[in-house]
Amino acid sequence: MPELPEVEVVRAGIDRHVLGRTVAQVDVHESRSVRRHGPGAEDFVARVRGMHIVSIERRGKFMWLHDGSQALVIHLGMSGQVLVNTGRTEPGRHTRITMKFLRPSTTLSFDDQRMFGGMQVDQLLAASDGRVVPQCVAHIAPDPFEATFDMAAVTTTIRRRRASVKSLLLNQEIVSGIGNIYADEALWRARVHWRTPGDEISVRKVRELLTRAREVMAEALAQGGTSFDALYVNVNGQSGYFSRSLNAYGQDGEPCARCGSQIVREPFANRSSYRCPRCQRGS
DNA sequence: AGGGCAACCTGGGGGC
DNA sequence: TGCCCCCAGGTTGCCC
Repeated sequence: MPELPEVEVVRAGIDRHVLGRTVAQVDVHESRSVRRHGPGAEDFVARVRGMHIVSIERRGKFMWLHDGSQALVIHLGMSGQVLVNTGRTEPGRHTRITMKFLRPSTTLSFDDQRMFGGMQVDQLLAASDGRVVPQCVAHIAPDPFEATFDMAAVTTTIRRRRASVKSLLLNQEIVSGIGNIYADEALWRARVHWRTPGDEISVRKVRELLTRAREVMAEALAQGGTSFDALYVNVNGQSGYFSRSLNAYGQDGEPCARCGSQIVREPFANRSSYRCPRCQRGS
């Protein structure tokens, strides 16, 4: 469940089940899922066991459980899930890490087919915007829902760059939380061609793009996120409903909801971009 | 400095 | 049936 709305659905689910509780047991079934934890899997387990969770926070697609002095950072990558009380007696095929809480008994299961995601324990420090975040998240820019999100500064940054506006929207060091789906949806709503260089877009249009990105992610969050299959689910294993509201992403061959032209799919950085060839011209 | 691209992974689907 | 190629909601690091 990888973009901001899907990660927020998971964050809220974890919050509901483990806020204020203490980790009783941790098991790492696949050490590659903690490869970003420098000191290794044993150290990871030793640090997480006994953690008392005082908050569960998020910036962009990163989330972390906070105990007042250190953070357990979770990134879902392309295929990560956090499931609460699966009822399984044995780890599932893609279960990489499990965490147990007692009285009442609660199990968090981290499942991740492709293993681009993972966990690490990290120290907390003040990021450039003043917010206290894990060290490994310090380079990630505020997302559009944060109080420190600076629309004017982000607009200036985008308009100084020569790269395609889509790669800039996906650059988590400029604005975080936006991925391939919501970049295409924001571009469709703002009627901008994904390949337009950042420095060729007006201030007004860049601001509209960022506003649309925030808007579409808020709508998706209200629908429980976007799920195309069982890979993207909330902590109870349920899918979100926003896929039925998509206007561009994955809609190649379908009529544009605005003008009726067929949405096209175009190669972009080893993946795909979708746009309306009529509404989103330019470049 | 900034932009492009391969690498990291597994598995599902389509074509032959 | 099987195999091979393509595709997938992300991030990082290396090369130019």
